[in-house]
Amino acid sequence: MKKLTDAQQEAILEAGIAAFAAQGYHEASMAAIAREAGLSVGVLYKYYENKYALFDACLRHSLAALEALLQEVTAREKALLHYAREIIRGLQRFAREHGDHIRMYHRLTTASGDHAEALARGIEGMTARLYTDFITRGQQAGDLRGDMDPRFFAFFFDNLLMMLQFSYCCDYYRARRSLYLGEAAGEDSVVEEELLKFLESAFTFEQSAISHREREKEGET
Amino acid sequence: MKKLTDAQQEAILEAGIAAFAAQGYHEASMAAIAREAGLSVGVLYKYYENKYALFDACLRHSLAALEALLQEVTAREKALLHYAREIIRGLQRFAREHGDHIRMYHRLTTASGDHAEALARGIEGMTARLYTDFITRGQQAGDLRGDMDPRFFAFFFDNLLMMLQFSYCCDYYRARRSLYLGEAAGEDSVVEEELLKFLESAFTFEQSAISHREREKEGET
Amino acid sequence: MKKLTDAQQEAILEAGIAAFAAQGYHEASMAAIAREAGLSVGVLYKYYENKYALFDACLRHSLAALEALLQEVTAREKALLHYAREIIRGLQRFAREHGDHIRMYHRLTTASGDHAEALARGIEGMTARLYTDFITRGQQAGDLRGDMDPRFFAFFFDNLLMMLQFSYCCDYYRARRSLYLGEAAGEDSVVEEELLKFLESAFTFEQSAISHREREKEGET
Amino acid sequence: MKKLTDAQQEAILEAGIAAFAAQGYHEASMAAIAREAGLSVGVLYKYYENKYALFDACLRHSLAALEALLQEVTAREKALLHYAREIIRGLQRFAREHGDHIRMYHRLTTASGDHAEALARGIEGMTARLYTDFITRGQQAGDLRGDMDPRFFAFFFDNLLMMLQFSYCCDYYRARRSLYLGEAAGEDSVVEEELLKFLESAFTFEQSAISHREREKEGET
DNA sequence: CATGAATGAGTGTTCATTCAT
DNA sequence: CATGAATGAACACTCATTCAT
Repeated sequence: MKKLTDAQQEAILEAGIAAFAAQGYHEASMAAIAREAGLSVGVLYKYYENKYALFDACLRHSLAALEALLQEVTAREKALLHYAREIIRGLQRFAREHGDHIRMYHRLTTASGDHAEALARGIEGMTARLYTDFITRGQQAGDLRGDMDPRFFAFFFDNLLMMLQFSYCCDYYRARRSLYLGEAAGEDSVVEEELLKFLESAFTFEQSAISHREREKEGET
Repeated sequence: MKKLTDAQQEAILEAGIAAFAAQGYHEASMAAIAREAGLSVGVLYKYYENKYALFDACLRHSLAALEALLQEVTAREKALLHYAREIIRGLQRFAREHGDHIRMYHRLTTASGDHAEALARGIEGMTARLYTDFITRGQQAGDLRGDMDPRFFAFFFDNLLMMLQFSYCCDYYRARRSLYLGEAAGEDSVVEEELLKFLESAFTFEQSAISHREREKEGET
Repeated sequence: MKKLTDAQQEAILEAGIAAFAAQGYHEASMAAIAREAGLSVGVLYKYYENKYALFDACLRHSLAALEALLQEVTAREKALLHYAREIIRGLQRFAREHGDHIRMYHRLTTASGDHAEALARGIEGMTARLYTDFITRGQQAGDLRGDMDPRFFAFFFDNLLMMLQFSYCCDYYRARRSLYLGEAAGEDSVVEEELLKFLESAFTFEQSAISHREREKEGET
Repeated sequence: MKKLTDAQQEAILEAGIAAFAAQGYHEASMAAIAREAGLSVGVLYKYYENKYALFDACLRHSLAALEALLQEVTAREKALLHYAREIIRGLQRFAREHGDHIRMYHRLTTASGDHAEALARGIEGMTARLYTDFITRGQQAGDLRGDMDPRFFAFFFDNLLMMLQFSYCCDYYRARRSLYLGEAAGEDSVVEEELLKFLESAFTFEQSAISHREREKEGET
């Protein structure tokens, strides 16, 4: 018997991603993953030391595609709205095509300890830098309001995007979204439009005298 | 052997919440929960028919406190910024005091199927109505921009608040937050300030002529 | 609170007999017996050291009635057929009225070791002596064939009677009886008649002139 | 770790039969069965879905041998006494060699509900037909008395044989037998002889005019 | 003295991991 | 080198027994 073909290796990873996404780490069964991949359990242990090593490999496998998408958009777009729109669309497409991957990322957010930090760094380090830099440049160019901390706004931006993706792929978030949006929840373009509206004004707000004064009063509370 | 005191019953629920939060439903062990609560396994089954019934009770127990908090703020505050500020502060405090509860909610977001829908409805139905109504009233009073769908903005608002809470309690989100915010991540008041800045402009933006035109061009793409 | 009344003590024993009969020793639950008797578990342990002691008491309680019945018939009847008929009728009635008791005896037959021997001695010692003596007397009087060992015939006699009782009370034996007898299984008097026929003269009865003629008539039916 | 050999599979079944026979279904432990068979618990669940499936397999396994024995004798012997003698001997041998099987059958007789009926049908359906047909043929050939219902006599015949087997294998019945038979209990050939005597012509072998007359009087009671 | 809640050992069952083929 | 059967630790859950009230 020969070495596993690339297709078979891919099959293991996709079967793993699907299983980890659907059942979670503990409840996913090595036997089921092997069966789904059309292989035996033994071979999983030939390629991966244990269940966790397979999980890790599934994650890395998945991240590659996502990084490519984001890097590409970042390199291409310069204006915030165009950028945001492209990111939103890209993630919407990714979520539709690779729901299992998003669901697996979501499972990862339940990690804890040092492990969680390593995962976060691996998965979000890139986007954190990407978004923060993008916003900083926008501020320097005078396109974005200057009174905001770019790191915070990058954070809020990513928060909204993560929730968006989850709301496409994870049953809980999907239900939550329907709860908020009703039948409007189904239309990608409407979501895109409203989110852009929300982001645009958040990012480019010109403080009016009135709200400024109000805010100062607030601070005293 | 006397009947369980209220404190012991509370201990079971808190031990359960801690366990479900830390290990997730399946990996949490009834024996460990009993041990943590300083009781025997048997007593868990006297009070709860099975593991799921205990889980359910933990969730309901937790939701009560959270609902009280949100209802109270909603009844008290009328102006968006005051409201948002109080909600943020309330959730920050809740998260600091009841991290396990937030972590448990977070675990729940991995539910799937009909179960997920029921959970979402139970947990978020209230906030969805609360926030949407609040925003609608703000629009009618002319305090908030009228060109937004209140449901979407309530959704984005809650998205930001959920992520905020997770970023206080869940290791992964905490790490992710540090990644974005650096040392600024630690200061509750800074987070509050920046988030309010983000929200205020998002909610009350007066479209500039330029960005308006740009948006129309975007729409054609 | 006062001592248990006689009625309550009886209730415990009858509840125990019903439970042990229906579920067997291990599967019968002390809690269920207590509930059935309208008492608490604790009181069971006040009166009986442990589950087995209760079981033992149930058995002794039950045996008393059965012994009375058999002793009475033995004292009353002298002729084998009259005797057998009365025993059969008595046991049929006992089985109808105290099914639980018969079922409990039946459970006892699964005992093993020294325990089994003690039980058998306690339950069947009396009948063994009764039947053997009766048959011996019958032989001495010349009413019964002399070429048989009275002990064996008493044994076979009791075997048939035990099976008869089980076939009234135990589901398995009841089903088995229907399997053999079809709708005829239901009629007590038919069973009585056929069993007496069998006992009086088994398979190869030496036909008297009369019975021979009877047989020919039978054959035509 | 190779596949279980036939010997190991047999070992599981025999260990199961021994355990179910000795402790009963509920009290028998899967772990103990596995240990007795020299295997792990897991393998039991590879071969049998659950405890009941193993029990069922044990029963079927056991029934096969018994059926073979009875069918063979039935095909071979034509005269009742030869037939009965061979059946008795066959069952004596079977009981000596496979005591656990007999003990397991005996446990089955404690089943209740629909389950009991299914079991009885499965275990005794064959013998019921075998014996009834045999007796019917004997009657038609004029070898057996015609005034008896073949179903009843088959039933009584089987009752005696069941009790015989139990008296070889089940402690309770063994003790009971000693109680009746004393030291004569040990001799298979004596038992065989006496049982045949009983069967061939029971209590009142030579029907006296008196007993005949008595019976007629009895009928009036 | 009766109560019934608490205890915790023991059971059936699952599944990651190993290893003979 | 792939296979998949065997392993056995771990878990949810039950119930005889105890003991504070």
